[in-house]
Amino acid sequence: MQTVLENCVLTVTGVSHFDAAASLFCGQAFRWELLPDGSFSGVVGSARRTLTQTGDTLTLFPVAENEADWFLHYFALNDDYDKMLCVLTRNPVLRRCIAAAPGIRVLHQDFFEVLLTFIISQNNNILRIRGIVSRLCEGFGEPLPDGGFAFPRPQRLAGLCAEDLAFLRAGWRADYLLDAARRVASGEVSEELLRGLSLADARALLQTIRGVGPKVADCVLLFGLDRAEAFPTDVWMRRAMKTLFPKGLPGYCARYAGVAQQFIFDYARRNPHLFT
DNA sequence: GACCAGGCGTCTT
DNA sequence: AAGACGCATGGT
Repeated sequence: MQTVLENCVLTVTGVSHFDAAASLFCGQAFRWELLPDGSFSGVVGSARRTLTQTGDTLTLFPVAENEADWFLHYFALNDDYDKMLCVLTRNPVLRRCIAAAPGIRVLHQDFFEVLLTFIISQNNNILRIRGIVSRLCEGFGEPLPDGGFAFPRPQRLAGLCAEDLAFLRAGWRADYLLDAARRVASGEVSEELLRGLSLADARALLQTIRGVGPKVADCVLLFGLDRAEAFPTDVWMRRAMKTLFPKGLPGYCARYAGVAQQFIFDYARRNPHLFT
């Protein structure tokens, strides 16, 4: 893999095990969209970026001088999927799941954004999640030069009340969003704190936030804190696990449990008839 | 209308 | 510890 940053265009060649559409739309991120020309547009950090994938080459624009490494990390391009997939495909069932949903990488997104978007995701569907997230950003995010909006900062949301969030049409989740914002704004819960804790302790701390249970906590750990060993379950996952792995995941998969989960989940979503 | 959507808090046993 | 239920909203 080779990377070049020139004229604010980051070009990465020799990329493998990465399918942009699969990774951006499989339900881990909610702010990317497909453009008519086949490229992808999404707000990451403080700017709207355009991602293009052609063959084994990715281009991303705009990228500042000091952002190149950061984006390799965001798209999980530094993670060794050769090795990870080698381990995971030792299991024949998991191998089938990976073959059915190739190219998914678990992105490394912003902690607070993941926390809020997955609170919104509870008992909800992806289309509506995207709508609520979009309104949240338009309502409280910093406007960007290109017309987009940054994801709101916790401090911006912490002082609001439920009525202020009514336009989101997020239902009962509005109260949960406010509690999450306040707890992060106050420093009671922080990325630094969570990174220093064991998986179990980090889970417990996250679950002290109202509206954060086992599922949301593990999603935050996996998608927002690089904890690949977190294993976020949900209705589809429980169904899929029961059918595919009645005795649980093989032990050697535990290290990449969260990554395995993405493949199993996508497999289950693509083959619903197998799990009804 | 009924039922569901990548749950969680609360109230029962 | 485990199960039932409601929660707000929008789509089939």
